[in-house]
Amino acid sequence: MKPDQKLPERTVERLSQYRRTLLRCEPDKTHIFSHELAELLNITAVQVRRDIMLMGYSGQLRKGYEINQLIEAIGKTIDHSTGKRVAVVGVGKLGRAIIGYFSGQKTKLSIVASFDIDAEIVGKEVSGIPCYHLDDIAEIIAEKQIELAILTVPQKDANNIAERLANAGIKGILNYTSTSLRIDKPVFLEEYDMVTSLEKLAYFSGKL
Amino acid sequence: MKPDQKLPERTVERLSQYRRTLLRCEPDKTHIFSHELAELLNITAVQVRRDIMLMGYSGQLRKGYEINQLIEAIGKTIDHSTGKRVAVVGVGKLGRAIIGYFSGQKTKLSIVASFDIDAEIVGKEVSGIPCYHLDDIAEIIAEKQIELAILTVPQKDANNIAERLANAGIKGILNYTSTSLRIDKPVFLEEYDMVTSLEKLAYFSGKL
DNA sequence: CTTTTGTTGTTACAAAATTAACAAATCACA
DNA sequence: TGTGATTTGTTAATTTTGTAACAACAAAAG
Repeated sequence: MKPDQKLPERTVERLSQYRRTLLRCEPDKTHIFSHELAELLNITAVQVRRDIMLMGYSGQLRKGYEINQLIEAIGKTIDHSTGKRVAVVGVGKLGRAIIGYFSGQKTKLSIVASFDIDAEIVGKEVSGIPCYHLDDIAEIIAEKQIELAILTVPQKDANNIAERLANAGIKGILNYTSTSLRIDKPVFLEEYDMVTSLEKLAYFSGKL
Repeated sequence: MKPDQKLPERTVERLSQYRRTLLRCEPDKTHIFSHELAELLNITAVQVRRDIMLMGYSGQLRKGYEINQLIEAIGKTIDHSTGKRVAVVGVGKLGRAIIGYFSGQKTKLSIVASFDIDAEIVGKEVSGIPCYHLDDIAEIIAEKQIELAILTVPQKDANNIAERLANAGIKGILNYTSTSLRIDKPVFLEEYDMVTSLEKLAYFSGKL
């Protein structure tokens, strides 16, 4: 494990996928070859081996990778040792769907709070996660030591709220609103827009 | 416009974002500079100019790009002339959220049908979109000339249903389940997994 | 009219990501 | 023991993506 050295973005993404795929393997299967894992993910065996190499882990020649060890190695590489806490900001349809989706996932990341301004929701729980008022956001984030946020608020409020998150000490924001955030503080941003994905799909499916 | 020549993936993604951003500009603003658009999207002016160049469109020296023309040029480049029809397959929480989200978006792509097996939903409408039984999928896709699908079914059914979609003539699938699809037919696949995004966020926000 | 400033379009360069190539090692088996 | 078949780990080559540099030109200023 090469410690405090940044892995390429794509490699980190794939490592996460490898782990998820490995966790789903039959329990009596103990080893896996690079080409098997590759096939499950529609990529090449070389890429699998290279990613695993970058992480500093080694398999066994002609036996492949020991699945449980590999899962553990990925965890040591991409997870923070203590796990990280996440907030969902904006409990509309999408926010709720995300909270529900995560509750079924096995990961070191845990959603521990949600925020909204709708009196109908504030004070209640959504899929077991408490919902607080947006006004208390700084306080709750500090108290619960939340480091990451998933942003699913209406587009017009997005940047404003993102800045409040940054000021409250949030280190990374996964932005599902369709505006690009601009924040002066050093926050890692990951933006995703469904419309863009679908338009891309339309373009390339036409060229295929 | 260089016609049947494929643009780079990233360029297509950004063109989609440019358009969305342009559509949101003040109506009295007629022109925009590359550096303005760049700033709105957190990227560089060079990249904006280069993307627009690849598309074959030209702005005016010292005046920037005429906003409406640019929007139109992007449409000519990335949209299919007639627009394309989309189905949402799997009307759980996420499927519903997506249908709702799209109904507010201005795009050439329109969601015209959804599919599920739950008798509670089949036959009804979700945000104005009719929901059909999965068994009728081939028929409805042909009838409504649907080309794209958004897949939000339970993970275990994903690949199975994806193959049915491919057989029914679907040309592109946007896959929100956490399995990689493997299909032998020539279908353009775009996969997205929230857990991966969040794990990536956790990793890089820690290194920042 | 001339100079300065600002902006585009494009080519050349750099960085990131993927793919290919292959040596080294292990196992199976004659 | 030796040969062939596999599979890993790593370096090298290629492709894709992003950045920088700069000529060309329009507008503004003097």
